[in-house]
Amino acid sequence: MESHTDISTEQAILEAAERLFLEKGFALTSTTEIARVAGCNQAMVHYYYRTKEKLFTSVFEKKARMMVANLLQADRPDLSFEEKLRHKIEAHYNMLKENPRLPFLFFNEMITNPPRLLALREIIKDFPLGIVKPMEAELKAEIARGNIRPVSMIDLLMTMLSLNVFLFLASPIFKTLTGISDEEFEQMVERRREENVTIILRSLRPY
Amino acid sequence: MESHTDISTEQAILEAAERLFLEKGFALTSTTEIARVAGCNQAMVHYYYRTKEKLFTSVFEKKARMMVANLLQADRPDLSFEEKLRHKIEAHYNMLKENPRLPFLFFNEMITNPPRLLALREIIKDFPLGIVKPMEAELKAEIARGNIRPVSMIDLLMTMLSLNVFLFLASPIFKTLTGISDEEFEQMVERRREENVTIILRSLRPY
DNA sequence: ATTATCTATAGATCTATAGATAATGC
DNA sequence: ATTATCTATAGATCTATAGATAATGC
Repeated sequence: MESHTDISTEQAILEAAERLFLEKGFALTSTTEIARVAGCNQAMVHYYYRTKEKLFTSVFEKKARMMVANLLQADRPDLSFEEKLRHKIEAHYNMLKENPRLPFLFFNEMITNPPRLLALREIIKDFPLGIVKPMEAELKAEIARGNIRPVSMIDLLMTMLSLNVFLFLASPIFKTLTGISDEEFEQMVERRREENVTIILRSLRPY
Repeated sequence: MESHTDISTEQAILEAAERLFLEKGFALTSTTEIARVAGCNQAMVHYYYRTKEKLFTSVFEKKARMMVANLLQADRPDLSFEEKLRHKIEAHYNMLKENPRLPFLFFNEMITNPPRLLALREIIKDFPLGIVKPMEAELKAEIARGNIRPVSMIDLLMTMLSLNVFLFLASPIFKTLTGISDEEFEQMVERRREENVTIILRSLRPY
């Protein structure tokens, strides 16, 4: 086969795997099914990626890096703390909107397969110093100035993650249980970006 | 075998199943493992519950009913809207604290097995009329009075669920990635109850 | 020669059941 | 007699690999 097609098959397998893993998680996706979606033989999946585990890892780590990169985005130094925070929340939310199944993949796999948590730990190792520490310093300064009520960085982060991530995690359940239409849900997704910013900024106001 | 032991085996299987399903979800729990934990033969699991699916359903629906009952708890009519809301948030949070793996079970299974969503739909069918409608009326009245900024019931509910549920869903990931100790996490769980109430009540203040 | 692809299958699950044996309640 | 328990196994996966065959690049 010409090398064009070679790359294509390898790529097709990766893309099929990404789609299926995001859809159903690791355990419920078989290499047979990945092959079927990729339009090749099941043996080819193992030829290119050796094991299902390795294939999963290449999908997973790519996504993890993308996610961390999003959170690590440098913010404009000319903005106020409040505006920086708004930008972080919105950037995070937008990333989730583009990758709505990502939270499911993370939660499903990391809860059912603890060893994979350790792999992720390696990827996000520069996260605390890259974003948490600098922001924590700014947060403390704002609190000292009386612009913000006393709150820990970890609580602020947890609040942001809760509000932003939960909607996307819950969306299949939410849609089915409420019987909401796709358009209505889309409107809700659009609305919640600003709602989450509002909630967080209001929660920080001094007493 | 005397009937005392009979009940005991049937019960032991149910308890083992509950523990394992909560821990690892449906797909990763085998009837062989359930039998091992219950201290009986694998055939016994099928003798009492016929299929793994039926066994799962009895665990799942019990939990679902418990959860719905918690949310439907009547609130004291003598309290103000704000106080009622505080009570709802805290009661929901306390239920999650007592059943920290419950969100995982729900999300994992409902996302990977959509048909099960329909079973849940039946269980929560009186939920909209039982809690959402009455509370929505009160919410609208408060907004009309100018005590609360304009916000929809669905958004308020989503905010509460996000803040309360996410912490427990994320706890295994959070613990591993931050390296936080069990005691520290326990403190965080204790702290977030009030934090969530504060965030929600502040988010409702009029402009 | 090397790389890509296919067929076929070994070996490891796992669920569900058939059929034998043991215990219990009448 | 009936109910509970066990052993053994059929049948259905599914992953990974061995070995044959076809295509490609030199």
